Parts: sequence; C-alpha cells; structure tokens
Amino acid sequence: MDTMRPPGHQALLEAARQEFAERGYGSTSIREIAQRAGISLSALYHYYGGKQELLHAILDEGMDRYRRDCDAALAQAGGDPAERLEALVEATVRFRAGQRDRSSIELTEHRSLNEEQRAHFRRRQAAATRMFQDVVADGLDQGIFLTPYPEDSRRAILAMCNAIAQWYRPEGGLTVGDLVERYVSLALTLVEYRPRRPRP
Amino acid sequence: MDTMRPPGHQALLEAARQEFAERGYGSTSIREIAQRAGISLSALYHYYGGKQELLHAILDEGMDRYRRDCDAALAQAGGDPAERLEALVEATVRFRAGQRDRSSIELTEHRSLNEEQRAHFRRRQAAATRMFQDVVADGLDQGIFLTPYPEDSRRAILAMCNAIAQWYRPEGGLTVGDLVERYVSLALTLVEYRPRRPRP
Amino acid sequence: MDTMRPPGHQALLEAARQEFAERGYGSTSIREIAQRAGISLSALYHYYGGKQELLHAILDEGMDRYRRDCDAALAQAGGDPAERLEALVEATVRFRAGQRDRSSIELTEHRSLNEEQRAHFRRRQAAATRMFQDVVADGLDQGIFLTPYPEDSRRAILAMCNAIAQWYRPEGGLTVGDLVERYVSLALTLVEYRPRRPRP
Amino acid sequence: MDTMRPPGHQALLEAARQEFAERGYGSTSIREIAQRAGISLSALYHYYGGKQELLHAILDEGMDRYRRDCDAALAQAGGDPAERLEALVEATVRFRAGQRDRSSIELTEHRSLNEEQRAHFRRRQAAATRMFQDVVADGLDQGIFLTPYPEDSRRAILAMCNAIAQWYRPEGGLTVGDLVERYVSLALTLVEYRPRRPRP
DNA sequence: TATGAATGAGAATTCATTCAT
DNA sequence: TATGAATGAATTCTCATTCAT
Repeated sequence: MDTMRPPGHQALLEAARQEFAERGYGSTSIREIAQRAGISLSALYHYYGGKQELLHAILDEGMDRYRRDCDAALAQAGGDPAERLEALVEATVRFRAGQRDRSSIELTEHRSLNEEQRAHFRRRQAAATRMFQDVVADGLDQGIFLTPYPEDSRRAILAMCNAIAQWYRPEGGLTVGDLVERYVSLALTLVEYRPRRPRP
Repeated sequence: MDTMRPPGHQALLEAARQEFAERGYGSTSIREIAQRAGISLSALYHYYGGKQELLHAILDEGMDRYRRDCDAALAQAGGDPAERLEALVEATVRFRAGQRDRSSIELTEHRSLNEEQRAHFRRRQAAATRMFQDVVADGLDQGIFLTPYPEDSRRAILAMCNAIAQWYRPEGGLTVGDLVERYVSLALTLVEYRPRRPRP
Repeated sequence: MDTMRPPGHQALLEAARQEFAERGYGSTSIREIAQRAGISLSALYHYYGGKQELLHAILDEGMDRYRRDCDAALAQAGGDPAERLEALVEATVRFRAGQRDRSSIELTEHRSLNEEQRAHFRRRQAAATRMFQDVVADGLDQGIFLTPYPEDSRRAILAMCNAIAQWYRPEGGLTVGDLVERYVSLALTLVEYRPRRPRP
Repeated sequence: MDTMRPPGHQALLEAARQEFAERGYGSTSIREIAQRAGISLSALYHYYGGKQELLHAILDEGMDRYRRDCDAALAQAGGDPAERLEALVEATVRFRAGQRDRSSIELTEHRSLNEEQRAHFRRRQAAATRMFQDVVADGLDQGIFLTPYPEDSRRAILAMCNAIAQWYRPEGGLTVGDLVERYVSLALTLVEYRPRRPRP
C-alpha cells in the first residue's frame, strides 16, 4: 500500500511530478527533484532506482487513482449506458482538472519509459480505453447512441477531457462542477444520445 | 523564403523535428541532431544559434504552414459558417495527420522556449484559435449552430483534431480522407449544426 | 580458529574472493559482495571493518593455507634437497591449481592494502620465498643442484607455478597430478639437479 | 600512425598507463589520469571514448611494440631454433624490464575490457604465444631440444620472463644485459637444449 | 552481533557551447 | 558561412561508510 511507504516517498513523488510537468522529463534534473522534495540526492536513490523509475512510479500511481475513480463512478451508476458514460466522463473531467500535473505527464512522457515499463503503461491505458469502448458499444446495442463513428467519438470524448489538463486553471472562475456539466453534455452529443421513449 | 536557405537548413530542421518528437526536447542532444542531419556540430551552430533557437524555428515554421493551410481552406470555402468550419477541420485534420512530429512538439515543447519566443508562439496560437472562435460565433449568430457551449465545443473540436497526431498511423488502413470525413461530421455534431431550412 | 567464526564469515570471504578475482579489487563493490554472499550490507560491516579489511583477510587466510600446505609437505619429505624441492613444488602447484581465485588476488591486489597490511603481507611472502631459497641453497651446498643462477632459477620456479592459476582449468582434461609431475620435473631441470652417484 | 596523433594523446596514454599499473584499473579515476596528463577531463573524452577505451589503447599499443620487438629479433636471428629462442627470450626480457607498467597491466587488466576488446586482445596474445610454440616445436623436430614437456616448458619460459615486470628494479644494480644472459640460459635449460655435435 | 535508512563524496560521462583558424 | 579542438558545468548514478535502533 502507498500509505506504508516511508514519508519521504510521497514528497519525492510530488516533487518529481511537479518538475516533470513543468519542464518535461528530459529537462528535469534529479538534483532539482531532490531539492524540491527537501531530501538528499542519495536519499532519492535510496527510495527509487533512478529517474526513470520515478517517472514510472508517478505514471503508475496516476493510473491507480484514475482507475479507482472510474470504478467508483461506475459502481454508483446504474446499468444505463448514458448514465455510465456520464459517470466516466465526470470521473475523467474531475481527474484531469484536479490532477493536471499527472495528466500532462501521462500525455507525453511515457516515451521516456523503458520498454518494459512502457508495455505495462500501455496495458493499463488500454484497459481504461476499454471501459469507454464498452459503454459506447452498449449504448449502440441498446439503440440509444446513434453515432455512426463509435470509435472516433470515443476518441474525441477522451481527447477533449484530456485536454482540460492543458488549459484549465481553477483560479479562472470556472468550477469543476461547471466543467463536468458541460463535458457530460458534449459527450452525449458526440455519441448522439437519444433517450428511449418512455412507455406510455 | 524557405527555398532560399542553404540545403543544410532543411535537413537540420527535419532532423531536429524528428528527435524532439521522439525523445522530447530535453532528452535530445544537439549532437544527435547534427548526426541525424549529417552535418557537423559546428555547422549546426552556423545555421542556428543553439538548441532553443532550433526549437523555435520548428514551431514557427509549423505555424507558418498551418496558418497557410487554414487560410487556403477558408479562401476556397464560401461564407457559410458550416462550410467554413468544415474547411478548418479538414485543414487541421490533414495537418495533424500529415505532420505528426510537428504536432507533438507544438503540444508540449513550447514550455522550453524562452520568454520572448513563448510569447511569440502564444500570439500565433491565439490567432489560430480565433479563426475557430469566429466561425463558431458566426454559426451561432446565424442560428445554425445550436450548441449551448460554444467555447467548450470549439475546444473539443481542436482537442480531438490535435489528438490525431498521437494515435494516427498512415499504415493502419485508415486514409486521411476517411479521417476528414469523420472529424468534420463529429465537429458539426459538436456545434449542433442544424442546416437552415431552404426557403420554399 | 576459522571454524569458530559464525557461518556468515566463510560465505562472505568466499564471495569477496570470487568478486575480487573476477573483476579486481577496485572494480568490486561491497554491495556485490554482500549480495553474492547472501547477507545484508550491514551484516558485512559487522563481520569486517570494510572492503580493505576483507581483502586483507582473504590474503592472510591464503597465506595461512599455503604455509600450512608447505609445512606439511616439508614435514613428510626427508632431508634431501631434491626431495624437499619436489615437496615445495608439489604443494605450490596444488595450491595454485586448487585456489585460483586466491592466487590471482595475491598476484596483484596487495597494492590495495594499506601500509601496515602490506608490510604484514610482504613479511609472510618473504618467509615463503625463503623456504625455496633455503632448499636451493642446500642443494647447491651439497653439490646436487648445479644451476649457475640460483636466485633466478628459484624465481623462475615460483613464476611458472604461480602462472598456473592464470591458465589452468580443471575441466581441461589435465589432472593436477599430471601438472605436479611436469612441474616437479621442470623445477629440477631449472636447478640442474644431478643426483649424487650412489656409493659403489 | 602514433606520431600523427595530437600531442595530448601520448601524455594521456602515459598517464593512464602509470595510474593503471600503480592502482589497478578499477581503482583509478579518469580525473586522476587527466590531472596527471595535465589536460582537462573534457579533453580526455575528446581524445578517447572513455576509460575502457583508454585501457584498450594501452594494451593494443603494448602489443604493437612487443610484436615489433619480437619480429625484429627474429629477423636478425638465423634459422637455428636455439638462436631463435634466444632472440625471443631476449626481446621478451627487455620488454618486461623496460615496460614494467605495460606488462603489469597486460597481466591482469584484460578482464576489464569489453567482450569485443578482450577478443581482440586474446587474438593478439595467441599470436605471440605461437611464436614461442613454433620455435620450440622446431627445436624438438631437429632433435636439439629434448624437453619431454614442450608446452609446459614454453609456458614456464614465458612465465619467468613475464614475472620480471613484478620484481625487477633498474636501480637494483642488475643490468638488463645481465638479466638477458641469465634468462636465455634458463630458457635453454628448460627446453633441455643439446647443441648438435659439429661434424668431424 | 544485526539491520534498514541515510548520506556526502566522488564515480564516469555528456552537455551545450565557444574558440582559433 | 565552415570546422575540429577544446572546455567548464552539469548530468545520472554508485560508492564505502555511518547511524539510530
């Protein structure tokens, strides 16, 4: 469990996350990370095997959290595909808006992982993708999503949510709640959601 | 003009573009760039003042091209906002699919520019953004775009187009023409385009 | 006594011996030693004061064994210098062939000892040298060794025996017994041994 | 050619040679080498790719010289195997006595080369070995070397010559000429040289 | 005798850049 | 506009060792 790690771990991961997000993996020196975390360079190496492992830990932890959020959201949602899609979009929007550093890093820095780490990351990403694919497929099966391009609209939904991390600033007056409302609406628009007519 | 520069220039920019896109700005050494371009390290410094200037040149050249493509597309389109939006989306999709390296770099590496260069880049990006904003605003004014969230749908359109650079592979069997058709359709869906009823 | 030391000791010395022999003292890290010995780094420091002390212990233990082997061999030999030389050569050949790691280390790594340790090592080495010198001198006195270069032939005998550690591989089909026979013969050749004519 | 290299090269190789011989490859830092050579650390990397390459260059240069010396000696010697063996022993003794640093390094540090470099080194060493093997075989064929152990006596000759580098000090009053005389004599003793009886 | 955490010094190497020509 | 040599600063990472328990 995360909570069982020594306290230095979290400060370290947080410092690395911020540095990587601000300057990019390659432009970040581990010295800066250690300094920001307030620990010695050697301590950093005591906790993690190196810069790359630090990156991997950040990405993995991010995946843990995102996955947990999505699972929780789906668990609360009923069986209706629209409701489930709403749940996923809300979880994604909240994650992107609340974890902007993490999201920026996920977007590009996976290229800096080694082969094995990258494979691990991709596997987890594919699993996340599948959640959306399944929901969209369900909606189509049930005839309530009419989009002629299920895969592309799914990609579009994810892309627009992911982009939030790049421009959203909580100081800007737009609440995350607002965001959620809008993006849920846009997502349903994209899949061309038509609610089932209630039985007379 | 580009064509008046010595031949080394283009090879250099191309090499730098590929390296930056593959490994990220910070993880790329100018030695690798020079080597990939097949020129000497010293020659590199005679063409460009340094690594950062190289990045700036790439981003600027990209902006030149994208802007030119958009302008050309708009010039051919008529005055109808839907038609104009289609033109912009097509230009963007084609650019993202055809210039994946450039697009990846634009996405994140502007953080590695210096203050002045970054300001310049942002100004140009804002201008591109405005093209989309204007078209969407026109469509709303004319009552043919019904989206309640014009700014968010504009962002969504750009985000989904931009994301193409991250996943699209020309070898994958999906032509750029296919892409254009789908993304134009999705974009019109996003702004909730309702064609004007033709006068009887 | 060796047998009274805790069990970790021997595993540790063996691991260090192998590492030092394979990579050299300077290229060996004590972490690797601890790992190879299957003990913790801290445990290593409880057995020995550090890397250098470990080296010293290895060299000293080797000297113990070699000296013991030589003494035993001489004890069994009679008073005849030829017989005694044979005994020493056999002991040396068996040691070099059986303790290749140790022998390689002795050859060069004494330079990595500290002043005091090195002096100790040299004293013991000189004692071993003297055993050979005495035997050769006896043979000369008794007129059965005719070499005009006693010191050089003694050096040659030791050099050829010592070199065994560098090239001999037990898997190679040559038994240690074969080796002993040959090297005894070569040693006697070097000192130009001429057996006393038996009294008529 | 060596002489065409920039002047820094030789100073560098010499400094590295001394350091490696004194402390061992693993215990030598390239900083010390650069300092001893009186050049900057960066300049070192300008000349050589790294520490290992430096070691390889030293070993290779040594092999060049030794081989050149042996070839010259053999060229001057006639066809008589005894004369040829004398020539090789003299060349070897002079090399070991005159190039003690180099000889010490050759003895053990080849383990610090990488796979490819080590293969190269071993190939050259095998060629040198073969020179001795050929001469001994010739002597046996011609019936003037009587040793029952040609391979072992060859090894013994090389071992005793090689060992010179470890103990010989020119300040000690023993000239290299003396050494040559003695080791030539010992070598002929080892192969049990019996001159052909001159025809009556 | 045991140990996991921690560390400062130093390791090899690479960096972007400058300079003399 | 060309270039090979050179460099100081910074890079990631490992080192032998110590310390608190």
